[in-house]
Amino acid sequence: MPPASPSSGDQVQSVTRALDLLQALNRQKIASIKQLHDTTGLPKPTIVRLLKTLIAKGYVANDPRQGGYSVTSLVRALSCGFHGDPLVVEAGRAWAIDLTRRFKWPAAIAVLDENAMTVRFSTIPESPISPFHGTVGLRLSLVSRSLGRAYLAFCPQAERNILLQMLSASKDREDAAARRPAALLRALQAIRSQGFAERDPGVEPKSSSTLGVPVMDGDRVVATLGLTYFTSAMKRAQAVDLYVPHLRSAADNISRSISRLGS
Amino acid sequence: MPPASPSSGDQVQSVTRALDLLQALNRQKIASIKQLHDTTGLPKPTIVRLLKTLIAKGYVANDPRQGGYSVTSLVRALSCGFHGDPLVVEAGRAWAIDLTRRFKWPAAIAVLDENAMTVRFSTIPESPISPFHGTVGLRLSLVSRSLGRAYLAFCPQAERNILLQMLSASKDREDAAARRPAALLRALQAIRSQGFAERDPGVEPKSSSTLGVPVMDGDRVVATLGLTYFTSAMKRAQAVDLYVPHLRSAADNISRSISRLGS
DNA sequence: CTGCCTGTTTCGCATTGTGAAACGCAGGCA
DNA sequence: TGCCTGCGTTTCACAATGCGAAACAGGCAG
Repeated sequence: MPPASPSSGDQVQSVTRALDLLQALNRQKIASIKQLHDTTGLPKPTIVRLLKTLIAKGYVANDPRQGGYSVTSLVRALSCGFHGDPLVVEAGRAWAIDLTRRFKWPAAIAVLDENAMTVRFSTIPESPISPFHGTVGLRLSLVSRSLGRAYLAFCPQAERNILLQMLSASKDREDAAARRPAALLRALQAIRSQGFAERDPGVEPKSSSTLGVPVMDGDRVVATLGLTYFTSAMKRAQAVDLYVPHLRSAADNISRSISRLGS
Repeated sequence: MPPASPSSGDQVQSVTRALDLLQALNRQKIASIKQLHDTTGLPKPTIVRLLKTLIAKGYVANDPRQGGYSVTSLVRALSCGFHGDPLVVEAGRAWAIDLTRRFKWPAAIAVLDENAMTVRFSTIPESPISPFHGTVGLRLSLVSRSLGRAYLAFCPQAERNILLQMLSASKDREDAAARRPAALLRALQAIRSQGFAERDPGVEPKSSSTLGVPVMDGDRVVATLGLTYFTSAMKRAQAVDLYVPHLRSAADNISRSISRLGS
């Protein structure tokens, strides 16, 4: 009787394992029992039992023509109870517009969607052609883009671990940095201490740069807010000094307007 | 020592319960322990233990300012391993175009997303103004629209139950029919036996109508394919006789092109 | 202060989940 | 053809694991 693993207060073992299985299934899009056994380390009979449960609930299917098991679309349905989202976007819209009015740069608000940040609203100043990929719906890498890194830096550790694990299996070139966790974690630590994110130095083009800050609901990141500026128009240090405080206060305002106990 | 509930082969109790909890949390966007106790019937200490586990894994948060617990955005990440989706849409695109070429009516392919069918591709014949809400991204009610009903009718029962449970909590007027399960289930049974779906008779406007068929991957629905016609241009019976066979064969072709063990 | 209601902790019990081992089956190889 | 290897499945005896009644704690209202 080991005194339980160091940090396992009183959780339910089988549930933890079932969730691990789901995660594993999610990374490998389709997996056999053997593969699951190898990646999770769980004994095969246990895996079978857990899978049976997940299948009975409809979250996993014994995918066609005996290829193996995989996550079903029903798992998607599980996320529709996550709210805050509409509220955040609504409030974010107003403050993004405000930032753009004041500084004449594009601003955007993005939320986590599956394994990337999705832009839910973005502004483009009347000015020239936009350096900002301003399309709503655009998916930004969690590891390389400012809006993604701000999220990763400020989300709870358990979540970060899971996301990184998923991303390291991704083929997306932009997410490749997730495979060098040490460097990435150091970068995230820096972001955390300075309070805002910039894109991964490796990403092109460098003619523009985005500053990203987290939008918190209580102690939880629910979105990230960003402001993009031309690097030719302004030096980095100057931009940071000038814009970051305003970004922070905008993010705070958004937080305030979505807090449930208003007043 | 009850001989276990009638149909529980060998599943893991705690996992089942944990998933029930997630579902409950998903319906009520935010819930206290008491509420969860009332809706799920689980004893409070059990709920606490399960919640602790879910929280440790990051799927649930003790939402801010002590309002209660709720599902986090991380649950969204869990669905990104569900594939088939890109393949289906790709293949669906080709066959939707084909249908439109032949019959000069709009066609569409949709997949489940959270609690509605989302149109992933749709065609609009050059002809007049389209009766079809052809926007990609449009979300169609699972209970009232043809593309939704086709999905509900052919998905596994466990999944149907969960979806209906979620929908009956929805405020969307179109989903209200989910609150009369008896009538709805009868309608779904009919859809199942005839092999295609039509919209809920109550939905306006009636100037056009869509025929929807399921796209299967093995024994699992992965999408639905629809063809919309003007009711003024063609009688229902005639349209059914003429179009349904072609819809079916298009759906079969899509199925074939996504089956993993090609030849 | 008192009563009520909700969340948390405790703790002995047996139900529940566990996993080594044995089995069955299919496909590969000689 | 028969042997073998590798994967999925089933079995079963054991005890660890999860269970939940009951007791406890804290907040809020009257």
